[in-house]
Amino acid sequence: MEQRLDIHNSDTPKTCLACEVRLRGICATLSSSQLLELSKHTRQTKHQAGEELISDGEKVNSYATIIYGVVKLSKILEDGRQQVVGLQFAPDFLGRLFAEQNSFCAESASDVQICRMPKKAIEKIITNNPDLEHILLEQTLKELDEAREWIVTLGRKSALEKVACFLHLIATHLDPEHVQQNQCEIIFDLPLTRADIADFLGLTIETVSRQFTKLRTERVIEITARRHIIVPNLSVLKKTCG
Amino acid sequence: MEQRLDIHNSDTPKTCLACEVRLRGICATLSSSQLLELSKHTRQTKHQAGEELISDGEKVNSYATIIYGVVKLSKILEDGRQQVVGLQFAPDFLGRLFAEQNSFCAESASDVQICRMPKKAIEKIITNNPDLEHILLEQTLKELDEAREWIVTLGRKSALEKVACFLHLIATHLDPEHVQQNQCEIIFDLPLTRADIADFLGLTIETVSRQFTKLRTERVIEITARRHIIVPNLSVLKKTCG
DNA sequence: CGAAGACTTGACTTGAGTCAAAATTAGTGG
DNA sequence: CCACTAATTTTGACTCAAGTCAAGTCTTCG
Repeated sequence: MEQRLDIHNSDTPKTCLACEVRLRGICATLSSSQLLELSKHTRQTKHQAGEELISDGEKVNSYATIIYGVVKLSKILEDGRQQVVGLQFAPDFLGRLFAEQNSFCAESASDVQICRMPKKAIEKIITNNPDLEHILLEQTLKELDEAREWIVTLGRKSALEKVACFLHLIATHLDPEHVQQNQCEIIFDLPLTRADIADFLGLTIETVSRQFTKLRTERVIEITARRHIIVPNLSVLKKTCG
Repeated sequence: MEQRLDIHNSDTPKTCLACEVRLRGICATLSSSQLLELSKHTRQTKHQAGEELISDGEKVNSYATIIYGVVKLSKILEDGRQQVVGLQFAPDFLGRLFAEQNSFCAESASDVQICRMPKKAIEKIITNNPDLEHILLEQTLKELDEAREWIVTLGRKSALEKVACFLHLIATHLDPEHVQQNQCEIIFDLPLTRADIADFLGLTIETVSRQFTKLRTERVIEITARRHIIVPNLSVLKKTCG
C-alpha cells in the first residue's frame, strides 16, 4: 500500500492534493508521475441533482471518479418504464470500462462532484499498471455482488422488505460525514426522491410512500421531514429486510 | 492474441489438448508453462443436474471453468424463498475471485462438466499474468452488464415479458451444438426445470406455466415436449420481451 | 404397470398498481 | 415575511396481475 508520504511530494498536482477521495479511489494506485500525467487531462465538475452525467447509447469518451454525492445508473424502456440498476457513492469509479457505448444512463441523484478523465488516458495507464487493473477488478466484483444482492431483493421480497432494504443500503453506504450516529441511532437525509426510490425498487411512488408510513407506524424509522430519516436501531431495520 | 500453434506443442497437457473450451476460457491466456503448472492441480468432474457445486457461506478453496452445461447461481433466504441470481454457460469462470467466503450457491442446472483449480494456484498466476487478470475483468464486466439487464427485467417487466426474456436469453446463450437453427427457426431443450425458471424470474411455477401456455397460443413459441422449445422467429420473441 | 415427479389448469385471494384527491413542502416574487 | 404557485408526497377507493391452494394430466423410470 502506498503511504501518505506523497502528500508532501511536490510532484503531486494541487487539485489532487485537495481531493477528498485521493487516497481511496483509483488514484490511490497511481504513481506520482502517472498522477501528474493523468491530472493534465482531468476536469472536476459539480452537478445539481437530476443532471445526466452519461446517457444511454452514447459513445464512451470519458470515465470519472465520484468525489462526493450519489449517482444513479438507470435504464429506460421504450414505453417509458424506468429501472434504476445501481447506485454509486464516492469514491466509486463511474463508467463501463472498455465499452464503445454506454448501455445505461448515469444521473446525479443528489448534488455531486465528479472528476472526469479521458477514456484513452485511463486505458493507457491500465496497460502499464496492473495495480490499477486489480483495483478496478475488485470494484467490479463488489458491484457484481451488490447487483446480485439486489436481484434477490427485486425478485423475492415484498414491498415493505424492499423499502427496508433500500433504507438499510443508504444508511450503510452514505458518506460518514452525511450520517449522524448517536450510539446505535442513525440519522441521514435520503439522497433520492420517492420517484427514484420507486424506480430503484421496481415499485410505484404510491406503494413506496405507503411502506414508509407503515415503517413509521411500526416504529422501525422516524420521518422528521420528507427526506430526513432517523433509524433508532439498525438491527431492527435489518430484520425487516427479510 | 495467442495462436493455435501450441496445439502441437508437446508441453501442453493431454487433458487440456482435449478440452473443448481450451481456447475460449481463461486458459487461452496462459503460456504453455503456466498451463502445465496449473494442470498439475486441476481436476475435471462431471455432475448430474441438481448437484451443488459451491455452497453459500462455504470457504472458497477452488475456482472452476465450465466445460459444458449450465450452472445456476442462487441465494436462499432463511424462510426458504429462493432466487436465482445468474446463469453461467461454458466457458465461464466459476467462483467469486479473491473472496474468503462464497456469498451465493452454485448448482448444476443441466448435466455439466467443470474443471476445478485451486484458489491459490490461480491467484498466484494472476499476479504474474496481467492478461489473465484482464480477461477476468472483462468477464466480470460482462456479468455485471447481464446482472443489470436482469434487474430491469425483474423490476419492471410483466410475467409474460419475463418468460419471453428468459427464453430469449437461453436461445442466445446455449452452446451452438445444443441449438438447432433452420433459417430463422431456433430449436433447443430448456436446461432448467419450471421451478428453476420461476426462481430465476421471481415468479411461481404456476405463473411460469401459464405464460408458457400463453406464448404458445400466441404462436411465439411451440412446445413439442415439456422442455423442447421451437422459436419460429427470434425477432417476434424479442418483441415480446418488452 | 404403478408410483413419483414434473407440469398444467382452474377457482379464488391478495398485494401492489391505478386513478383521483388531499396534504405537505419548497420556491418565488411582492 | 407572507401569500401564491408548483412540485412532491400522502392517503383513499377501486382494479387487476400474480400468488395460493387444489386437482388433474402427463412423463419417466423402476
